[in-house]
Amino acid sequence: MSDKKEKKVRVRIAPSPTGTLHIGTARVALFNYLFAKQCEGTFILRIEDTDLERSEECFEKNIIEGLQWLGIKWDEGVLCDQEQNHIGNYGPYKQSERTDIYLKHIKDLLSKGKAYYCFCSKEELKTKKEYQMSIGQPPHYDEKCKQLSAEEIEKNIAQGEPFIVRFKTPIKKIVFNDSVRGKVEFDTNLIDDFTIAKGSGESITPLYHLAVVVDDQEMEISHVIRGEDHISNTPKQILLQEALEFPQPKYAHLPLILGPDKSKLSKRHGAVSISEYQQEGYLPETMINFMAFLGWNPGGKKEIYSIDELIEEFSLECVHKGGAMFNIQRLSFLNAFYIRKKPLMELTELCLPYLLAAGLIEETNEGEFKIKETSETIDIVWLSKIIQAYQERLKKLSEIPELTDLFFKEIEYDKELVRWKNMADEDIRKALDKAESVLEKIEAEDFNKENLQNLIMPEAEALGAGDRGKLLWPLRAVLTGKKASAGPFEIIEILGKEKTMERIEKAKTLFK
RNA sequence: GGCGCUAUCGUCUAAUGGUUAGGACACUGGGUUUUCAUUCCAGCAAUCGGGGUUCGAUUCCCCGUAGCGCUGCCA
Repeated sequence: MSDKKEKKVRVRIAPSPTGTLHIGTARVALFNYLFAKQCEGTFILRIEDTDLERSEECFEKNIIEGLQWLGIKWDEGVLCDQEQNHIGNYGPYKQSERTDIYLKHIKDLLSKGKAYYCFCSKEELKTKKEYQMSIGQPPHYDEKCKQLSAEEIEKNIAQGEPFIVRFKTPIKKIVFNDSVRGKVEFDTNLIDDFTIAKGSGESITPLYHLAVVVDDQEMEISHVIRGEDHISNTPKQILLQEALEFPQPKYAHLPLILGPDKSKLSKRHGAVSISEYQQEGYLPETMINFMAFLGWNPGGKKEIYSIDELIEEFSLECVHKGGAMFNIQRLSFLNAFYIRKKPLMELTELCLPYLLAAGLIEETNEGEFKIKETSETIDIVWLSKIIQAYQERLKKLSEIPELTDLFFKEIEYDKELVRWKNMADEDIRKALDKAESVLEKIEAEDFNKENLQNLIMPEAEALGAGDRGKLLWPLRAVLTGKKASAGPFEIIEILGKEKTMERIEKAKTLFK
């Protein structure tokens, strides 16, 4: 860990706001964050919106909110706040607001003859490329504009010809030491004179490679930790650093998250946005724990880690080289685990929005809640009892309405649902009568789980002659209208005497 | 096509120059349970192929093979 002491660690996540926060981006952010926190370094959020065409403010917002939701906090960078658009002294942290900085370096390269204007049209380049491919050659820019005279360039620019700026790629061998992969080598004669800016007339906007290299330098980034898909971009960026006489940051390329077909996880594989998982009702701690273990493992058998424990344990040395498949079943398992561990009141609060959205309950003006169908006012303690009854069954929060709707509205069910094994109608009727008569004798205020269990169980035992299901199944079925639910005693307690009796009474009409 | 990267159960992974190659998810069977879920017990299942180095290789080296990534006036 010598390098952690030598130089202050400064790392960044640099998403482009051309889409919602992708789980892969979030994971890269997490790894950067963990690394920074562990080294007591600085974690920076920079927005790479050089592509104005595709960048949108709503995506920027989504990214920021997603990271905040996950609990990945940045020390410097872009803010959502209207008063203040960033924190830190290296700003602005949005590339679209840094054009002057890039311009200086582009001009520098141009004047030193390390870059040149190119006026080839997109169509022209495309045709040439297609031709090269068709004869089995690697596509390569023919460097046509490299020879343009100063007069020609000036004339073209004056006429408003759109142009791009190309970097004059020197032929050499680039070797860098990647913290996860070791030595990586590239021969630059396979690299085109790649583009570093585009523009027309006086306006020039930087393109990715230039912007990254300049920003990383300006922001004094010590370690570039990013996805493996950037490995082949690295030699280009090193070339640029050399041309601009910038120091080279340390590189670490993380393995990719893979879809079920082993290709890079993308939209066609299903949900990839952090916000989608948030909406589905996955907890942030689930996502953090899950993402951390995709391509990283501290060794040993412990697999449940909080973000703080991850900060303790994290090391780039333990990052894997191979890609890791996104396994929704494991995510689901972790989520169920964290839901079970969640303090009840917190979980209740988390479930509230889902109940509201499903139209089962609504908020009153006084900040209280009522059942939508009956307008009965309800309190949070009552709601928490419902949540408690389903806590261990819940895999994700969005399941809560369908699981618990029986408490908020009239239930409907098929007569056959009530039948336990091959019980005859007559026997079902007897079971319901029995349940009713037992419950009848219990005072409404004594309708609690323990009491109910103590009084009903012996009856169930007796009536079924060992098969308690003869009483318990029909009872639970008529109260819930569902094949699967929480146990009958919890249900009865939550429903209360009145509603319980009502439902049994109604059910009896089916079994005359 | 070119360049680069990678390779342990189905999946996420642990470990080691000598182990019955370990754990977790999933799956299967069973116990508890009215149902579902929880929980407990058990089971299934892996070192890509070929050469070396070595007494011994899954581990180190080379070559294949396969997969993925990149090959944009996107990032």
